[in-house]
Amino acid sequence: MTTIYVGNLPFSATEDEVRGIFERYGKVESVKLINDRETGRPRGFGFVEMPASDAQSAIQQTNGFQMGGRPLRVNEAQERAPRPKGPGGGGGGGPRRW
DNA sequence: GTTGAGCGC
Repeated sequence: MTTIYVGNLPFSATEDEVRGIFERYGKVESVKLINDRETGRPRGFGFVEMPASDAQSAIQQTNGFQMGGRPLRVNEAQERAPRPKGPGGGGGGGPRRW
C-alpha cells in the first residue's frame, strides 16, 4: 500500500469527494483530509492510501485534476512517522511536476 | 460570511 499526498484542495472539499475521485483509478484504502489541529480550519490538503499498482496510476491521473475549480496536486507522500535513526528523503522534496 | 502554503497524531 502506498500513501499519496493530495494538495491544492478546495476548502470545501470532503474526504468522500476525494475518495470518489481516486476510486475511479484504483482501490482506495483510506482517505484523510488534514485540517488545522489548533484552529480547525482546513489546510486544503490530505492523504490517500492505495495499493502501489493503483497508486502510481492514480497519481498520474489525478494530478492536475480540477476539483472545485482548483487543479489537484498529487504526489507520493512522505513517511509520517520520523525514524529515530535519521530523517527520510526523496518524494516531496523533488522538483515540481507540472 | 475571510484564506492558499504545500506532508497527517
